[in-house]
Amino acid sequence: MPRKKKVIPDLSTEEKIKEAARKVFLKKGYAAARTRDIAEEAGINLALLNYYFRSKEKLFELVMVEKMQKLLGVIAGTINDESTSLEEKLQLIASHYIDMLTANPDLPLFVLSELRSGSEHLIKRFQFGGMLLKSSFFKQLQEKRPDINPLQLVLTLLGNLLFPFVAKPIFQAVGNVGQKEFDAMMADRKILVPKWMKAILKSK
Amino acid sequence: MPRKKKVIPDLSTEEKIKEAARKVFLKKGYAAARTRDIAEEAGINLALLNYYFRSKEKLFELVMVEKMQKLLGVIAGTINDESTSLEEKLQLIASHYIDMLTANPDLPLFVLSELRSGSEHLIKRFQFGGMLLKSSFFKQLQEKRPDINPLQLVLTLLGNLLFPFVAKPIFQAVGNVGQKEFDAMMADRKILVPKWMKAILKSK
DNA sequence: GTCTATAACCTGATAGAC
DNA sequence: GTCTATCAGGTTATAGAC
Repeated sequence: MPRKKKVIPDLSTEEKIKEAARKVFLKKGYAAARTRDIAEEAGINLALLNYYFRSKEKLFELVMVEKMQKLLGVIAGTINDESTSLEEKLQLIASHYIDMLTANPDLPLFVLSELRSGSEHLIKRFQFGGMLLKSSFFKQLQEKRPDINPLQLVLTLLGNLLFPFVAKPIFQAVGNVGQKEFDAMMADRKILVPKWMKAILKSK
Repeated sequence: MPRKKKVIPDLSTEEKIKEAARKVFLKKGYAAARTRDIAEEAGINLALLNYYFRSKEKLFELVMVEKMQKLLGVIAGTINDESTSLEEKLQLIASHYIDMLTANPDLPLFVLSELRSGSEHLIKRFQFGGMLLKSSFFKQLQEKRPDINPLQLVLTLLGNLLFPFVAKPIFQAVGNVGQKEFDAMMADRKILVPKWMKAILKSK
């Protein structure tokens, strides 16, 4: 039985370029990123990038769609589980988001700022247009607090989870918070955010 | 007594360019904005832009600093007022932020995404490095809930207020929310957010 | 101050050798 | 598949006339 040729396998050229594109696009955004940066980061030549992917834009859309799925997938996988209670869902969403964002801290700002200008058409690929509104999560929110617009609660929940990462640079400066302290605070939020959401749901 | 020459006075050329720069930079961001766009928007020639402002970057920094002040000024003006209670501060911050952001919906995403890449040095100009931490607001939070890191509460408060505007495009798509409905929801949040913050502060 | 014309540079993409 | 060399087009910035 032949084992893998390399324990740490070299990535294919195509994958090396994609990986470099992820890094450069996420750091600089589409407009500021140069294909030359990506080629250099991948350790290959500029011409090769256009050989594998037709253009800068094609390569970008690949990365963008992937990152949108990553960002929206966290919630999509949880809100329709009929077997979990509202409180369990809150805990799961918080925990999954914080874990994913701690590993990918600049993901939300990337997706949101690219959606602002130029990539609006990509929103349409994600047919959440009802997927959230008809979810089990939504129904449970409405049942618990029929007096509150569930979208307001969703905004608050996601704001609590995503905003610290969106505002990370300014928050670290203003609050005098180092990297380690930031990560510790985010870990605490896995408990804090669901607890606070429950407090909101109980408030008269 | 001579009255003003024009009831609606023409802006000076310099101010016309600045106004155009605000519009174009906020919509597209620094990298994607072209000086030609700004000149055209201002109704003047490209050369004139460089005559008044030395370069694209100088013009950008002018706009960027102005917008950072606008974004941070809302909270700065409130948190050190010794004459208001914690609950009053929460109401004031919420109300002022929602009003300002409803009038300038793409301000926070602009500032935050430009700070991510390339404008980090501008953070230093704002010596909030203690301004928040030593504020009356902070002390009141600590007094009320000594068991909670006040920074966590600030993150939650600002996330509640700013995040809806940061995520506006995707939220409107996913939630099937039109412009009018969005504005109405934000108006509601002037009441909801302080109420929910109070619920959090009371939770055991 | 304001314009036209152009310089100087940069960027995405391709041609063509290997 | 991968490289070097280069093209074509766009961008910021400036020179110089008015």
